[in-house]
Amino acid sequence: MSVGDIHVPADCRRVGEILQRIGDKWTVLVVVTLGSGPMRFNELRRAIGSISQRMLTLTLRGLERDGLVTRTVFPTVPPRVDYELTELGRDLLGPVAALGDWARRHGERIDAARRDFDGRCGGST
Amino acid sequence: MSVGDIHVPADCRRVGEILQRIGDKWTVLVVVTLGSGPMRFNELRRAIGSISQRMLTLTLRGLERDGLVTRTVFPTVPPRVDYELTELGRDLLGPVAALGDWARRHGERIDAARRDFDGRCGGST
DNA sequence: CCGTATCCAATCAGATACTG
DNA sequence: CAGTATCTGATTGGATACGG
Repeated sequence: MSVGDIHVPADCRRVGEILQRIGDKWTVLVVVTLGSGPMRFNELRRAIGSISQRMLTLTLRGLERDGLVTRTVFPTVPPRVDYELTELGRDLLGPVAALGDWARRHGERIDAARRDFDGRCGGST
Repeated sequence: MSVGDIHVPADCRRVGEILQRIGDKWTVLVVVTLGSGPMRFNELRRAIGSISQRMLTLTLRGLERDGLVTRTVFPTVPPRVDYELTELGRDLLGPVAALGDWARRHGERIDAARRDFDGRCGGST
C-alpha cells in the first residue's frame, strides 16, 4: 500500500483510537520492556524505573484487558505474578519499533524545530 | 533490526515521548488527513468532522512547532491559510500506516478480548 | 510481593463568544 | 475565513496509606 492511500476517514478514526490507547504515558514502555520476555511485577517496575505502582497496575490491567499481555499468578508465598506478551502483543512490537525508529532518526530534528519555533515566538519575552 | 533488540531504556523513553506527542486525540488524524495534500483550515476541519476549532488550531500549532507541517498565509481577503506536511511529516506517514495496519488487522480481536475480560470481571454487576 | 483505595494537582478538551 | 480568549467539566497521573 502506498502512503497516499490511507486516509479513509473511518480507518483513520480507528488508528486514532489505537494510538490514543497505546499513546498513554506508560503502555509502550511496558510493552517493549516485556518484549524481552516474561517478567514479574516488581522486576518490570525496576526495569522501567520511574513508574508508580499504581500506574504500572493500571497499565498492565489495560493491556490484559485488550489481550496484549497475560497475567499468571503463582499461588506461592510470597506471591508471584508473571506478565508476558501475547502473540497480539508481540505483533505490536513491529509497528512500534518502526515508530521508534522514526523517533530515533528524527528526534534531534524535532528538538531543533522546536527550539527554532520557540525562538521565533516567545523570543521577545 | 530484530524486534528483540529494541529495549534500550533510553530509546524506549524516546519512543514513549514521541508516542505521547502524536498519541493525543487529534494529531494523527490531522497528519493522515494532510497526507493527501495541502489543505486550508476549514477544509481540514470539515474533513475531520468532529474536531473543534480550538483543538484544530492547537493541534496544528503543535505540529508546526515540531516541524511536521508548514503554515502558509496568503494575504488575501478573505484570508487563506494552507497547511502542508513537511518532509518530516510525510516521513511519519509510513510508521503511522504500519500502526494503522496493525490496528485494522487486530481491531476486532482487541474488541473481543475486551468483551471477554469485561464479561469475566464486571459480569456480576 | 502484589496489589487496591483515596486524595489531589495538573492537564486536556469542548463550548461559547469575540476579533482582524 | 481563520483564528484567540475564557470558562468549565472530564480525565490523567503522582503520592500515600493500607490489605491479602
